[in-house]
Amino acid sequence: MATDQRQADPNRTLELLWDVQPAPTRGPKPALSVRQIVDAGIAIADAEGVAAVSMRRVADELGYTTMSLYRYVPSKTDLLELMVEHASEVPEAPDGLTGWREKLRWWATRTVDVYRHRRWALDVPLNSPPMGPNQIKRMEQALEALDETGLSGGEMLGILVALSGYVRGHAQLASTLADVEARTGTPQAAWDQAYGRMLTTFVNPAEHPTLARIVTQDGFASYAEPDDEWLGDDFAFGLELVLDGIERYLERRMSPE
Amino acid sequence: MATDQRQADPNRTLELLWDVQPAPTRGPKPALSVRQIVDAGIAIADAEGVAAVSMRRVADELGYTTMSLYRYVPSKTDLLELMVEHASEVPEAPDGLTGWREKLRWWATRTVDVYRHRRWALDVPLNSPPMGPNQIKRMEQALEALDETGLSGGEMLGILVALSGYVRGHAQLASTLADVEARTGTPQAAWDQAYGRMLTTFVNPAEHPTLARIVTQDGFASYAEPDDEWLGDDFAFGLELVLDGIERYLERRMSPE
DNA sequence: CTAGAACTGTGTACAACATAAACCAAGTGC
DNA sequence: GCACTTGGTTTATGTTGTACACAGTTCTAG
Repeated sequence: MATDQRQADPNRTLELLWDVQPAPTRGPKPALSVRQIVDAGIAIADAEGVAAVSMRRVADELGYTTMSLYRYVPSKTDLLELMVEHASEVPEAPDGLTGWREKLRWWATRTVDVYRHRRWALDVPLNSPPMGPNQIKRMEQALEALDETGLSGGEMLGILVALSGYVRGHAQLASTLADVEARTGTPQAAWDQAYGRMLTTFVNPAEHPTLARIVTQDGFASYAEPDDEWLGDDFAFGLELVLDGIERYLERRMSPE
Repeated sequence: MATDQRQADPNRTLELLWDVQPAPTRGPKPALSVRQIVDAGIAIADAEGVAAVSMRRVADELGYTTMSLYRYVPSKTDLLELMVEHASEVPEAPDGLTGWREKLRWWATRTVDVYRHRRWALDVPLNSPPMGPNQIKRMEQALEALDETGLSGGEMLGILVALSGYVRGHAQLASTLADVEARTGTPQAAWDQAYGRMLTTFVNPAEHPTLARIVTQDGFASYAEPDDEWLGDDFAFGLELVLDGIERYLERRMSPE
């Protein structure tokens, strides 16, 4: 990647994310647009992962030279950020949801759905705080869900960070387990076999009593061979844990001292 | 990075992680060792982040040629995985801990401590399931903490994944917020200013009522300018939420129908 | 004891990468 | 129409991971 990026310009990045370009009047008409470039990048990432997205590749896809992209986007880092922003469109919350818990469940599930459909989004290195319209809208939705609880802004943000953390972290772990083959170029079967051999070879009851017991009881099977649901049930399981935790916090907080 | 890695060899990676080399008898004595190489890589990452770790750089640090490293390590991907494994040493659990909750709290805090001291570990792309001795030992510790609850192996694993997800996700968000400057090369102040301007410009009460209210109430301050504690309090807050969730799950699970 | 096999470190080479700089043509405002 | 701004291209630079061939070293089989 050569030098990557010497310096970032937050203001320029924000302009791009929120699509408020100064709209130049002078020079020749632009043949491309930021949107086209971002969409091309997304298409490549959807098909072949984010590693396949290079400036050259995007430009080729559009039929222009590599350097032409730099007239629209300051750096590859910004392009990736724009891709994530555009890829994670936020659906409007349906009307039927009642109560913070139902709303947050919906929110978390929608959020993890983005990662499910655009797994590459998790591979884009996170360099700056969430700044794009969709990211902000997503925050707003979660906060709206919590609004009815009467908590302070700080408390609501704390809960949001905790929940986001869970969602992102779980998605990342799940994605890693599910996509070993795509990530390493080595067949899933080879990984499974190696992993199994590792477990039986190194996980002896002396040093790892609990793990060893679980392994022999075969409770590990569903993790060693993740199903097509991308650990969907597992995500829901953990989500309810977190929601339960929030509920208990509310009970304690609201109950008379 | 040219081609990065065409194919990974899980078995070779496992051999390296668990340090079970076939120990060759024939050729010249090796002047280097895997351990030295990994340590050199860790030193660089500690000082300048994982982006500064290149094969050339590591070799230079050791006084050898780039290609000599490939006699010890099959690829840079493996080197990074070894670095993470070695960097995340697992302390023995202290004796004083009583009850699963206290143990899990200790566990989660120790785990996030690793990320706190080696922030680069979060930047290493996660390509394979946890396989190294330290990763496994960490799993074992968490499972041991849960052992007393009498849950099934599957349930314990579900809880482990949820908790790990929270820990990793939160650490990643916190690290992003705390290290913008190091990551982008742009001063923290410039980011704060840009972010603040974004909030006031685009977050209008019409579209983002809740967020707008919180921003004007200044509940955002602590997030816009993360303190030295690396959102420590915030991590603890979310952790208790998750632990509460687990507790409630246990109560429900164990109570007579 | 000697021939070859196994192994180490090095040098060279290559393809891919992000991006800087100079350039010309296209369009606008004065 | 002239200066200035802008868009797309060309060319060039420095870095990256790693394939490959080679020369020297150490052990082992005969």
